[in-house]
Order: sequence, then C-alpha cells, then structure tokens
Amino acid sequence: MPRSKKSPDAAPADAGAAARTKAARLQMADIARLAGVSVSTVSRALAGSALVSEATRQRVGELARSVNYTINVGAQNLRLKQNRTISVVVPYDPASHQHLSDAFFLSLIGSLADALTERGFEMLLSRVDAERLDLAAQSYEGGRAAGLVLVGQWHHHDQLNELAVRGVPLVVWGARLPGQAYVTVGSDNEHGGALATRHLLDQGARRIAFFGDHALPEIHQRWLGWQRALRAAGQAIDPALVRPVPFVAEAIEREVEALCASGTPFDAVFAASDLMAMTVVSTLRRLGRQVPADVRVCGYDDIELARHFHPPLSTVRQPIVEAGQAIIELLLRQVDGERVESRLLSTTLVPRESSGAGG
Amino acid sequence: MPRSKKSPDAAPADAGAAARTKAARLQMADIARLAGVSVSTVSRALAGSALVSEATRQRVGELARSVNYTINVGAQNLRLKQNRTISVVVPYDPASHQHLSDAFFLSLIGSLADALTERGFEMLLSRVDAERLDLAAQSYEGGRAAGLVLVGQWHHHDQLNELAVRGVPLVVWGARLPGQAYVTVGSDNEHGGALATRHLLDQGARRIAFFGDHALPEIHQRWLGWQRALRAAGQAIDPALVRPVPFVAEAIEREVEALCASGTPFDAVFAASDLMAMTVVSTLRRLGRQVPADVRVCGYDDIELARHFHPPLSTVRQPIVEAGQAIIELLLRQVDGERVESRLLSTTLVPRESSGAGG
DNA sequence: TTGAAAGCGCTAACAT
DNA sequence: ATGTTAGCGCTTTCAA
Repeated sequence: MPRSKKSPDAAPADAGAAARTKAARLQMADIARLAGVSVSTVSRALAGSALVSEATRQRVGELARSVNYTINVGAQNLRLKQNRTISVVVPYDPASHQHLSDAFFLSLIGSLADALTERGFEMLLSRVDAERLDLAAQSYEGGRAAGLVLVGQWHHHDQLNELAVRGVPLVVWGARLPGQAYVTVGSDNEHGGALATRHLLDQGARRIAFFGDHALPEIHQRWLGWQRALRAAGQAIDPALVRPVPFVAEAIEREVEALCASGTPFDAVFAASDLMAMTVVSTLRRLGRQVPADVRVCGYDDIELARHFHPPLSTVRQPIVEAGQAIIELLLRQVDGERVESRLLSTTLVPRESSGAGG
Repeated sequence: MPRSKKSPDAAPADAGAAARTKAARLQMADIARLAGVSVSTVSRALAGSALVSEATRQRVGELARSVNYTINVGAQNLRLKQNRTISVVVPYDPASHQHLSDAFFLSLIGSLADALTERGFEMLLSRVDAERLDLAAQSYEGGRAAGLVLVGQWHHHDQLNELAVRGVPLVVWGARLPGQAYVTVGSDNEHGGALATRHLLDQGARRIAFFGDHALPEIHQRWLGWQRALRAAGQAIDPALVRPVPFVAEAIEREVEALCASGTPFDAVFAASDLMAMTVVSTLRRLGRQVPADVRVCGYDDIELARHFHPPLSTVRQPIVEAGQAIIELLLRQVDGERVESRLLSTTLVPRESSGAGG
C-alpha cells in the first residue's frame, strides 16, 4: 500500500537522534492559512513589498509577531543564494591544544561580534587545528558563511595564501608579510616594538631583554622593532637578552628564572604581550627583583587589566575596537567583490609605572 | 519572448548587493557530472552509505576533496530538518551599552566554543539588547539554531521564563531562582560568598565590606553568603559596609573613595568579581592603604590573571571549563527532548596573598 | 493586488 | 548498485 503522497520520506523513527528538531516550528504556510492568504503574499508582506496592500501587510505582520513566527533564514538563504553570516576561526596549536584564553584574542572576538552585530551580520565562531586551516574554508565553501576571519596567523602563511588564491573572502589578524596574497589587519608591530624599547631606554634602561617567540610573524616584527630601537640608540644587540618563549605561564616563569640565574645582567624586559609581561613581573617579584626599581617592564596589547595591575603596566596599545571594525569592513568589501589592501593599525605607547614612568 | 525555463528568476542585476555570493560555488551536481554518476550516488557516497560500491565511494570522495567541494549544510539542514548549531547570546545592558569585555564571560564563551567543537556543533555568537531578550529566540524560531545559551541572566527572569515555557531549548548561565521554568548552570554563589567571607574572617578581618550590585541574582546570592558567614561568626551586619556598585571601573573607584572618605572603618573587602577586586586593590593602593596589611581583599571568579596580580588575588573559583561542558550537555539533552534539571557547580576558595593568606 | 508554480542544493523513498 | 523524483521552506516570475 503506497504511502501518502505528502510524505515521501519515512517518518523518522529515530526519535532520539541528536540535534533533530522537535515540535514542528511554524512556517510561512501556517501564517498564510491563518491569515487566509497565499504564501506568496505572506512572503511579500513580511519583506515589506509594495506589491501587497497596506492592510494585508499590517495584518500578516501582526499575526506573525503574535505567534512568534520568524522566517527560516536557512531556506531564505538557499533561495536567495545570499548569506549574512561570517565565520570567525581561531586556530589552535594542536600540540598545546590550548584553550581559548588569551585576554587579547578574547577581546578581539568581542569587538568582532560587535562590529558584525552593528551591520546585521551573524558570527559563527569555531576553533580549528592550526595544521588543518583548509578546514576553516569549509564554512565558506559549504555556503554557510559569506567570508572568513582568521584570528591569529601562526606559522601558516602558505595555507592562508592558498585560501586567498582560491578566492575565499578572508581577513587575517596578524602581521603583513612579504609575498602575501591574503589580506591582513594588524597593528604596526615593528613600530610598536620600537616604541616600547625606546621608552625603556628613555627611562634609563640599558640592558633590555626581549621575551617572546619570534618565530611567530607578529612577535618577530616586535623583535625587529626592539633591535631597531637599540641600534638607533647605539646599543649592541646581546643575543643573551633574546628569550624566545611561548605564551605559556610555566614556560615564562622558567625563562625568567633562567635569565636571572644566568648572570646576564638586565635592567628591563620588553614582553611580547601583556599577559607575558604580567607573568614576568610576578616571577621577578618572587625572585626578589623590584619592578620598576630593579627591572623596568613593558608589555604589548594594553588589555583592560594592564592599568589595574601593580605596578600599572606600561604597554603598547593595539586598538581593539578599531581592529574589529577594520577586519569586518575589509572582509565585507571583499564579499562585495572589491579588492582591498591590508591595513596596519597605529600603535601607541601607554607609559605607566612598570617602566618607571609617570605615577 | 519567454525566458529559458532554467532561470525563473531574473539574473541578478544588482551586482554589488551586500553579502551576495560571488563566483558560483561547486555543488553536488557538478561533482556528479565530473564523476559520471547521479547526484544521489554522490550524496550517498559522501554520506558513506553502504548502498554505493566501494570503488565509487572512493572515487567520488577523492574528486570532491580535490576540487574543495563541501556539502552545503544549509540545504542539507533544510532537507533533513536537523541542525548542529547552537546560538550563544550575550545580553547587553542598553544603558551602559557595554562591550563584550569581562574576562570571565569571555573565557566562558571560549569554553562553550570548545565544548561545542568537541561535539561537532557550531556556535553562533551574538549580542542582544537585554530588554529584547525575545529576539534571542529568533535564531531558534527561524530554524537557525537547535538551541540557545544565554550568558548572563541580569534582571530578566520573566523573559527567560517565557522563552522556556514556549519550549525553546535553553540554558542560562546564572543563578537558580525560585519559580524558574528555565534551566540554569551556575556556581553555588551563596556558598562561594560564604567561603570568601569566612576566609577573610579567618584571616583576622572584622569589618568586611561587600562590593557588588546585589540587584543582580548572582551577586545577590554572593551577598547572602556574606551575610550568612558574618552571622555564623556572631557579627552584626553593618549596612554601611554594603556597597552596591556596577561592574564599571570608574564607579568602583568612586565607591572605594566614598567608603574611605565616609570614615566607616573596614579592614577587608569581598568583591563580587575579580575584575572588581583588582580595581578595588589598585584604588586602595592609590589612597595609601596597603593590601593585605590594612585591607584584606577577596574576589570572585578566579580568572587567569588573578594569580599573577599583585598581591596575588584570593578568590573563589568558578569552574569555567566544567561550566561550558555542563551548559552544552544540558542544552543538547534538551534538544533531544529530555527534561533536565538546573546544575549548581561547586565553588572552591583559592586563598592567595591579597587576603593575607599563604605566600 | 494576489496566487500558482518553479526551483535554490540537498536526501531518501521508490523503482530498477 | 544506481537513477528518478519529490520536497525541505522560502522567493519571485508569470499569469490573472
């Protein structure tokens, strides 16, 4: 005996299937029936079309609202081949499988969310193994997102280039690199590094250690800035003062201990991030060195807590809100088919007490 | 002259329309053509169906991979009426129109992202005016998300109840309240408040001020814990020591100044969040009061930076990773049609130097 | 001003 | 083992 023509598919017997929709949600046909008009009319009314009489538009609109009907955006997108979703991807290092935790990135995500919300876009947030960045493009390829934001460039210049060449609308938060086909937004890391270093010199420091993993593009540029400022001041670059260290509290603590134990004299630290600077300060203090009296410290990022730290942390501000806005602007312009250039955001020095500045 | 039957719609002349897809993405029909099979076969092959020969499955799979084809999840969801997306909503106070910035909430979002990624779900992140929480349900009603997480309860008990009654799968991070139809996950705020307070008493404090807006449910419960611990110690509750203050740095600073200026003696502060505690500490220091020598301070949350603060901040830990896991677990069980109970996560005291503990 | 009907990209019954 | 076909919820042409 043939099934009813209305249901070509078997009634789902797998009642417990994960993520299966429960109670059927209202749809346009329901509203149409309730309003006594056709679905086309409902569609037009809800879209505010002038093709529908004022009265009908009102009636349909109110009806929809009163029963909490919301248009099915998936179906709408499918039909319209459009899409107001942006996928924000945070690559993670599979080795450290670190959780999303750095205050700076978290804030950046907040500012991206704000920038998207302002423009009526939605944000799809996901984490992806940094070795499998090609996966990041799936939400685009699958039509789920109109474009991609990658928060953090890591070592994956080539994979990113490939995505861009493939035509994926993409903006990466990170450093501008030679031979780069993708669009980046980032702060002027080299300038920022130089600002911090010159400031420490101005405060009387003569032996400034650099803390940070300069294999990463952004950190590398901050390191170049450090070198440039030292050279400009006529100082030699002492390799013993370069302390490559990942963004991991334990590693930072060990590195501070190692530096102190090494006997290499130093009277200042420029750390590649505020979080790192704070860890450096607390470790120095534990080892009996005063900040800023014995060691002047400057960080990078200017996260919210920097000014409440003790001593208040001198740092280089990366303009987070502006960053979120710029990333989204450049991305949406790409989505519209425009060709856009990478953007370098200006950094500013925020001198506070940890470097012996102000009070 | 009639148009070709293949294109019932006008060719989009609005080339610049925002968020319009550019170059047509590959679809199943393309793969089918390239592989010389029907779309059904491609669909089955990609789904790993046993109904397709091993050879074909391989061939189709490789072909799809080689051309970066990804299934259109929107269309798939529409057809399957399923959905592996969860909408995470952060309500914001329209008055302060504060940006997403508190480290605790940001970390919680990170842990939600992790919990969802683990389970193969995607996360849609959005901010919504706290007065219009009904909007939060739209992503569910519109079939865009299988369920909702609300990060922060604020004053909107009633609106939340309404959502729950309407059958929206929903989990709220916040306090468990009487007459609550929705599911919450939150830390045991009253116990946490009592823990902190008793700890301060144990450290010798006798006049403990409470900082926080106890009109908010979670803070209210921490405040109750404070009261309970004081009573248990046989202390009177001095209203002058209750300092209701919002989570805004300037307001906190002013409140500390006011308390100091008031002449009301106090030798400890229990602050409703770590961020607040840090601001309190830095303000006290500016006013010449030593922490912990003159004033012992304890916070709430145990954000990452608490232990690197100076002095390292005593606090009550809310288990963030566990929170993210619990929220997602309870939500997905609701999505599966199960009825679930709210969950109270245990809090633990983390004594550090700001309260005069350890070293 | 409205409705009927086709089709967005996919899946699955049904027919081979 | 594979193809044909209907239809998920929506928008828009075309016809009235």
